[in-house]
Amino acid sequence: MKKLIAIDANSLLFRAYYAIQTSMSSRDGLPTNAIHGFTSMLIKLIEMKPDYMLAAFDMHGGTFRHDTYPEYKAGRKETPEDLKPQFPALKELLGALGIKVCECFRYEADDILGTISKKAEEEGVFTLLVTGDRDALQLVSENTHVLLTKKGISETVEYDEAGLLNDYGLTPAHMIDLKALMGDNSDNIPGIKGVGEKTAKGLLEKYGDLEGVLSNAMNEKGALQKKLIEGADSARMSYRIGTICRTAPIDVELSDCGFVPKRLENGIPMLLKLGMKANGARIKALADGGSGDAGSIVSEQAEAPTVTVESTLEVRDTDALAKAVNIIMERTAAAIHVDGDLTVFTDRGELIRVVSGGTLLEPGLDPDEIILAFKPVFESESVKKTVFDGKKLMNLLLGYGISLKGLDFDLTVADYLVNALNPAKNLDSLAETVGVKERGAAAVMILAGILKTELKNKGVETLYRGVELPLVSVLFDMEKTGFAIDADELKSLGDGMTGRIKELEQEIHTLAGHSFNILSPKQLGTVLFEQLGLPHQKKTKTGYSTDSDVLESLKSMNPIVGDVLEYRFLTKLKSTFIDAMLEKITSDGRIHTTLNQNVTATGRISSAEPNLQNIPVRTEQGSKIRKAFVASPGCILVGADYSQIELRVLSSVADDETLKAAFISGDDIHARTAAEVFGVKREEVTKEMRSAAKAVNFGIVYGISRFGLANQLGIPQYRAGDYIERYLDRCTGVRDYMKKAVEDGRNKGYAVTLTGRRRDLPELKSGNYNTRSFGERVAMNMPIQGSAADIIKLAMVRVHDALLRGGFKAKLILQIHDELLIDCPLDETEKVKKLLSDCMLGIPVPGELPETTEIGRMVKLSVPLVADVNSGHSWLDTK
DNA sequence: GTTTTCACG
DNA sequence: ACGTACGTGAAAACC
Repeated sequence: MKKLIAIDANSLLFRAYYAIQTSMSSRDGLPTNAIHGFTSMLIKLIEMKPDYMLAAFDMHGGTFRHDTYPEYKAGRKETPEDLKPQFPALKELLGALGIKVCECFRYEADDILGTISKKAEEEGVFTLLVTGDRDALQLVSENTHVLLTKKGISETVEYDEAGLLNDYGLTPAHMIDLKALMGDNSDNIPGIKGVGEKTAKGLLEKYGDLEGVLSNAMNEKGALQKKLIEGADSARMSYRIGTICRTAPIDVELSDCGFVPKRLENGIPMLLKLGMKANGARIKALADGGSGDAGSIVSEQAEAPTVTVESTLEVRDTDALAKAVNIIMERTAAAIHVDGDLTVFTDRGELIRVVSGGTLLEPGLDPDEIILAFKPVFESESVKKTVFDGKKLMNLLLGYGISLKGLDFDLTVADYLVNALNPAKNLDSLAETVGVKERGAAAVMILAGILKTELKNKGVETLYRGVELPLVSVLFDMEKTGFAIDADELKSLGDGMTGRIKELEQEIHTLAGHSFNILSPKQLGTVLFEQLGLPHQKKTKTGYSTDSDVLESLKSMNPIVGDVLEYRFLTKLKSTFIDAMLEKITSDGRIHTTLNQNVTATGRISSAEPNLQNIPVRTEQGSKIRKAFVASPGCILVGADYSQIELRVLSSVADDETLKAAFISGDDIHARTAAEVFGVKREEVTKEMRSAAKAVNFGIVYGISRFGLANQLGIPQYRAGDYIERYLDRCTGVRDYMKKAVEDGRNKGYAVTLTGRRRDLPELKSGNYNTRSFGERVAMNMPIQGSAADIIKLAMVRVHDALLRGGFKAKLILQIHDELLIDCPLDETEKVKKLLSDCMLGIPVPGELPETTEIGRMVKLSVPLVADVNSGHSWLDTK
C-alpha cells in the first residue's frame, strides 16, 4: 500500500518554535530555531519512506469554516515576531526540497489534511497526518493514522483507531461530539457550560452521539437537563466549528504530491544558507538513498532485526477463522497481538491476520466472534504465547469468559527491565525505538527476540523469569478479585463530614470578611497574606505557598488558619477518598484497582483508578476510611507488613556493623539510632530524640542532605548537619556505601538492586548542580527502595503460588509497598497467616519452582526480616 | 495541559 | 554558589 505523509506545517512550526527556545539564526539574521526543529522532524518523516508528501499551511482572512463564529480563536496568542519570518522561509525550503506545499484561502491546515486524506482513502493510499493538534484525531480511520507530537516535538505518538479507543475511550467521530459538548478553551469553542469531560463521555456512552444526547435531554436529571436544553444551540454550533472540513477547494491532487528522495538535494544549498549544516548532511544522506545518518557522524546502524515470514494468511470469514485456529493449535509457540484486528505469528513463520470489521468491499469478521473463536488458543498451555501486554490481554479476555494460559513472554515487562525510565506506551512506540518496521504480531515476535538478548546482557533473566513474568498473572488476579467495600459505612462517614465542612466554610468566610474559594491557592494567598497581613514564607512559581507546612507555622497567629487546615483536610478526605471511591465500586460491591508493573523507576508497583496505595492511615479521622474496606462475606482480612524493610536492606547492602547489630538484637531501631546520634545511653532516649532519629533514618534512605533534614525537623541546617555527621561517624558502613553508590553510578551509568534490576542515571552527567545532586540521591536510594520492591514482589509470587498449590480459597488482594493483604475464608485463617509470613520472610514452602528458589537466594539479607501479621474484619483492624 | 496540594510507602 | 529530601496518583484550580 502506498503511503502519504501530510503535515500540518503551521502546527508543527509553532510547536518547534516553543520547543527550541535557544536563539538561532542564519548569517543574514533570519531566526531559524523553529525551522530547525521542523527539519529534524521532517527527516524522521522522510525516513518512513513515504510515496507522497504534503505540507499544509493556514491561510486566513476570516476562515470559511468559522465565518458564523467570529470569536473563534480569539483566545489564541499572536504569532511571536521572531516566528513570523520563518513561515515564508519554510515554504521556500519545502519547495526546494521537492515537498508539495498547499494553502487554501479561508481554510486552515487541518482542513487541507482532512481533504487530502479523504482523497487518499478513495484512492486506497495509506495516510499519516502529522500535527500537534489533537483536533486531527477525528480524521483517524483504518487507513488514516495521526502522528501527534508531544512535549514540543521530540516525542510522537501514532494514533490508529485502536490507540484512540485505548487512550481516549472514543471513536474518531466521537472526538467531535465530545468537543461540541465540553467545548475547548484554546479554540474558543463554547460547548455547553458546566459540562466537562466526564459528563460528556458519560452522555455519549448513553446516547451515542451529539444529536442523541440533545434529543434525550429530558431523560436527564435537574441541573444537567437544564444545561442540555439551554446549551443545545451552542453545542450544535460547536459541533459545526469543531468539524474539520473534508471538501476544501484545494487545487492539489494526490498525484501532485509524489515524493522523490533524490530531489531533496535541491534544498541543500538553502539548508546551508540557513546555517543548518548537520541537517543538510542528513538530508544529503537521505537523498542518496541512505538512512539519514550523515556522512562523518554516521554510526553504522545495525540492520533492524527481522523474522522470516514463510506464509501469510488473511482471514475474513468464519470458515477461514476455524481453520486458522486449528493451525495455531498445532504450534508450540506464537506471538499474538489484538488491536482491532487480531494477528498471530507462529514459530513456523506463518503470519495470520484476522480482519475485524472490514468494509463492504473487503468484509471482515465480528470482533467478538474472533476472540471467542480463539478461545482454545488462548486457553492452551501447549501453545506458548508472546504478547505485548499480558495483563491487558487477560483483562480483555475476562470480558469473554476466557483465560490466558501459557504466557511465555510479555514485552511490556521485559521492556521495563531493560529501560525502567522510559517504558514503551504501546507496541508501535516500542517497535520504533529499535527500528522494527513490521506491525502487529510480527513486530511482537521480533521485539521478543531483541528483548530476550537484552535481558541476558543486563543480567536480569532470573528476575524476569522468577519474579516479573509470574507477577503478571498475580497482579491480574488481584485486580480481578478486588477489595470488598462497605458502601454504607463510607457514605455515612462522608455525610458526617459535610456538616463540619459547611460550618468551617462559613467561619472562614466570616473571618475573611467575604466569601472566596478556600481551595484556590491564589485566592487563599490573597486573603491570608494580603488582606490579613500574615507573613508569607515560601513562594511557588505562581505566588505564595499555602501548603500545610506554611499554614501550620501560622496557626497561632490567626484562628482562620486552623480552620483552613481542617477544611482542606476534610475536603481532601471527602472528595478523594470517599466520593471518588464510591464511584469506583462496581456491581459486585467491590473496588478493582489497576496495578501497574511498569511505571516506577525503582521497581515498585503502583496502583491507579483508584489508587488503593494511599488510603489514609496516619490520622485517626482519616484511618476511619479503612473501616469501609472489608473482607468478603465469611472471610477475614489477613494483612502483614514488613518492619523497617528499607533500613534492613540498607544495613545488609552497606554491610554496616552498627545497623546490623541493631537489627540482629531486635531492638527498636529509631531509639537505638537516637542513642548513637545524641550520644546518650539507650535508656535516656526521649520521645523527641527518637522521632528526630526516625527522620534521620528516613533521610539516610532518601540520600540525605542537611537542608532536607533541617526542613523536615524544623531545625537549623548546622544542627541537621551535625546529626548526619554523627550518624555517619557511627555507621561507617553506611558512609562507605553512599560514596560507593554514587561512584558506581558514575562509572556504570546506572544503579542496581540485589536482583540486578537497573535504573539508568543520566542525571549524574548533568552540568546542572541540582540535577546532578538529584542523580546522586537517586543513586543512593534506588538500590534500597528497589531491593525492598524486589523482596516483596518475590513474596507475592510465592504467596500466590502457595495459595493455589494448597487449594486455598484465600486471595491476595492488595500490595502497599511493604504490606500484603489477603481476603481469607475464616476456616483458612491460621494456615494462611503462617503461609503469608513464611513467604514474606523467605522461609521455604513446599513445591516451589526452581526459578523462585534461585531468585530467593539473590535477595537473602544478612539481617533477619520481620513481618507483623494481623487480621480483622476491616482494613482498619489489620494494624 | 500544568500547577499546587496532599494522601500513602 | 547552587537549592534539595526517595517513590507514587488524584482532585481541584488555573488559564
